[in-house]
Amino acid sequence: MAQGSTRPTSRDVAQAAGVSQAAVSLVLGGKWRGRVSETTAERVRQAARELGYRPNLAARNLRLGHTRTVLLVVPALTTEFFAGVYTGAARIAAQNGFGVVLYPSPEGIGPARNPFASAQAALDGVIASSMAADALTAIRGDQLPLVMLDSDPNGSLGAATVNLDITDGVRQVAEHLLTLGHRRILHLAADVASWTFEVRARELAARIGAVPGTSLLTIRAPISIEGALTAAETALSAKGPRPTAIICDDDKLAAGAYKAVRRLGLRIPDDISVTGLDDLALATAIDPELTTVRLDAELFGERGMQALLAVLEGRELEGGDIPVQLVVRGSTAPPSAP
Amino acid sequence: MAQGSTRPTSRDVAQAAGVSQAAVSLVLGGKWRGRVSETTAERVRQAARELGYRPNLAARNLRLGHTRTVLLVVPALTTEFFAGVYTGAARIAAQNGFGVVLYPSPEGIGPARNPFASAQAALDGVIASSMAADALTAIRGDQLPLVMLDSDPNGSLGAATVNLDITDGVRQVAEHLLTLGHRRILHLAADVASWTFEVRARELAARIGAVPGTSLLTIRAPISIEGALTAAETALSAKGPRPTAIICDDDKLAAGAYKAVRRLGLRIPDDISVTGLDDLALATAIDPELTTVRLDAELFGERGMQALLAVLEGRELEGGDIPVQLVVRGSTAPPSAP
DNA sequence: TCGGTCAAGTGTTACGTATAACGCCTCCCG
DNA sequence: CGGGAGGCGTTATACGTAACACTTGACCGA
Repeated sequence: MAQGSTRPTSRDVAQAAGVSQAAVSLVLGGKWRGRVSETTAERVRQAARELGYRPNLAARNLRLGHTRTVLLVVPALTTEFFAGVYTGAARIAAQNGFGVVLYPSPEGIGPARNPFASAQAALDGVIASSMAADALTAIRGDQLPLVMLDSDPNGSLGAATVNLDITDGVRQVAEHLLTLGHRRILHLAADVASWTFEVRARELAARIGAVPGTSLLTIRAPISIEGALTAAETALSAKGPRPTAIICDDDKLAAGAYKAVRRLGLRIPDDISVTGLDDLALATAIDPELTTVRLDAELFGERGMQALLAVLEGRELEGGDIPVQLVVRGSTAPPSAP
Repeated sequence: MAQGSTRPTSRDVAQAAGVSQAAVSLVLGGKWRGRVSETTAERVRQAARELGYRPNLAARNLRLGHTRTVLLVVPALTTEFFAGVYTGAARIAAQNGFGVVLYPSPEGIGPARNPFASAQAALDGVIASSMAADALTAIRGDQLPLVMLDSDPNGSLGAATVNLDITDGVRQVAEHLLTLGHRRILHLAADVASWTFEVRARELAARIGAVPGTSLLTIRAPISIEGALTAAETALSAKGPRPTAIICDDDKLAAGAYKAVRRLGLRIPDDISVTGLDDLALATAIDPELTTVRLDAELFGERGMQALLAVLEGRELEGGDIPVQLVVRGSTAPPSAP
């Protein structure tokens, strides 16, 4: 905790102030009304300040039986999306006297089997995003209060869930493209087994399939610019009528699609329309700016933390899905005449 | 810690295995060689498994006097750079049985005055990046072992520092552009008071200024695509001879510069060359791909954590600056004839 | 036979905090 | 003038763990 020379304890403060350790705890804990006089209280605070006293969290946690610390499990930090989720969660946490410890789940960090292996902190609860089922049961086995982000409400082993309304976002994208007149559509899907991506595919099939005369081709790519580039290039080079629009599972894939389109000597949106999903900074950095679905990552994190607080306090409060909004920019236009 | 029904303690395990609590601690702590027989040890492990025992970290921390948890203070998570730093630090930490708690320093998270206010975890040390001096003294006041990232080695109040060799990166950029023949250069600088940005400006002035017949104009912009766009657009629209190259303090600013150049009807690199610094995913997403300086964020985080471990163990080990590498892509070319 | 060594444990304590339970003094009211 | 009621504290205890000091019995060499 401290180094060499030990840190002052509440007992040291007590001695300096000429009171008992209990009085120090009372005063510094803010529960001294009617128990300790104001003058004594001030003397204690003064002594604490002079000694540079900071309470030993480990001791407090042990005594209290909780830590006011929660774990946030995210798949990766390679886009700013989960950084936003963290920020939102941490903000609400801080407002309620909680801290948030981050655990990026995939390979790269030690024995990734179980988040708790490398999260040293003692925890009061867990917010987990996009977990595989086995990792999920591992967490559940720990009996900690759990909130799942963007997960199947029915398949989450009874954990509380907080979801973005991805279904509605995908619906907006589909309607937008259909209204523009697109009929041959390529779905550039994330090659990740996760509920949130399954939802995209399902809704897309439903919406596009409902319109007579449409075709929907789905290809999968790892979530990276390079991966999307090669996948999209192959799909677009195939013989047969070329799709007039590409719907991407997220903005990063869309950036890859941009490069594929450009490499084939085509132009966006004149020859092909492209859409994304996330609305990262990337979406406005590329040219033309990307038509995409804005997800409010921070709000997502806030709602996740609020849900966990509700669980911790025994409340059963539950809001609906978080609304998302299509943002139309320059990457979509009516298809050129055939 | 746990919820309602209390979690099993080492004493429960002891009772189930028919041994003393001390024996459980010995066995599970891995220090039972020659103290407990193998058969008994196995019985203890079995009991622990059946009860689902996990040690109470708060109690352990209290007993041991340390937490094997460190705090990583970063300015923001809006780019993947500091995500990389975190990942690297967390990897080395995990390998040494440590955990890392993240604290994004600026506004947005509760009472941001002091990192410890919202980082609930009890800490063994701190790795801090780009701190203002006042926050730094606040941390130092806590007497915790401290490592500074990308900070003035002389101004860090005696804390250990780990730095990227930004000076060399900027030198490479300058040499590259000068060799291509550029003489009128615009420096799009980050509007942030931080040592790492001061270094950029200083080195640039030295390198460009050393060549006769060159001009260097510096303008400042907040680190965002929008901010860079307006700043660059203003600078490029000014009367007088237009710069033939823009050196940006980081990739995000470069993305803004791209938009400004394009908005003025100019082309990259034909009319104007642009360089960045960071080599984010963004650098290859934009068109043309950005000539920039690759910073190895994960290595940076690893070295930071290694330095902190050294401090914690009393070693005084210290490597040199971390090398960086210019990556030449399509955004730079010789200036067109005047 | 006997002191000594070693394996295989057990009993006890301390870490620093928060709080329940208790004590004392003074003041006020019947 | 007696006693109940605050006001102002203190004493004692427990949280779960790790580690130190100690005990017990078995074995062994001289």
